[in-house]
Amino acid sequence: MSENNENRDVFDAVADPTRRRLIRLLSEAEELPLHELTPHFQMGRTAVSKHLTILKEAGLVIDRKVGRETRFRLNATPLREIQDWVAYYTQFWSTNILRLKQLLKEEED
Amino acid sequence: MSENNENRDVFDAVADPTRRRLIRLLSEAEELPLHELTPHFQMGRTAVSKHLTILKEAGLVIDRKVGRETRFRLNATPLREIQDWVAYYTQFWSTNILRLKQLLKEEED
DNA sequence: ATTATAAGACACCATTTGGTGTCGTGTAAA
DNA sequence: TTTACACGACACCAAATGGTGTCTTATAAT
Repeated sequence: MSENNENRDVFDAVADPTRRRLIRLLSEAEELPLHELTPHFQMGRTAVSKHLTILKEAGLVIDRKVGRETRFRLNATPLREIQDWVAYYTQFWSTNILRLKQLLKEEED
Repeated sequence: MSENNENRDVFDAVADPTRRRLIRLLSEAEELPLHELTPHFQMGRTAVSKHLTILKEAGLVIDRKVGRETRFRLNATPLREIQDWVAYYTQFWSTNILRLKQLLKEEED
């Protein structure tokens, strides 16, 4: 028991704008407790907590208990999967095609 | 009327694994009609069509009618938003921190 | 002219999602 | 030692999601 449900898809975790804002907030501070994150949003504490749980399941957030509060910290490394994924498609961007055309042109000279 | 619903969040469009597979398939071919995409999946034609509609709403796919078939083509440019977003967080990756430490060490010498 | 194919448009359904409120418990403060 | 706070754990709910099947129309093939 006491297993971490780390089976959440990173793409899925990041799809929600609230969760992206949470990631941003956590990137700007070392560590933040739930009650300091909550007032940044219009929703209640429970909802924010749920979003943090999803981020935890994706490995994007680590939490530790300090006294009566739970402090959350960003772990950005799983985002590498997204970067790797998107990197493949940069070859299909028009700007890159333009850059490629330039390279080919330079090669002609 | 006849407006394109291009108001779909790219992160949301890309969150679904089926849609990511569609993007991949379309990246490997110039242009594909629905009935050639469908057999790659276990679901029915209607479901695949719906996923393509969502990709269209996100601007990731362009379709044109040729005879009785609708051919789909990838437009990767909206993925730039994702790359820009993820690029910001690369600074928080441990590997990058290691690289930074190396740079600082080199500066000491 | 008839038949088969491609796909849009619906109606429909189960499950997931994203929010709410409340209760109970551990910890800190008065 | 009493009171206030932080938060997890539920139970609950409306709306969105991801699939299905059927009907219709336009086009292609026989």
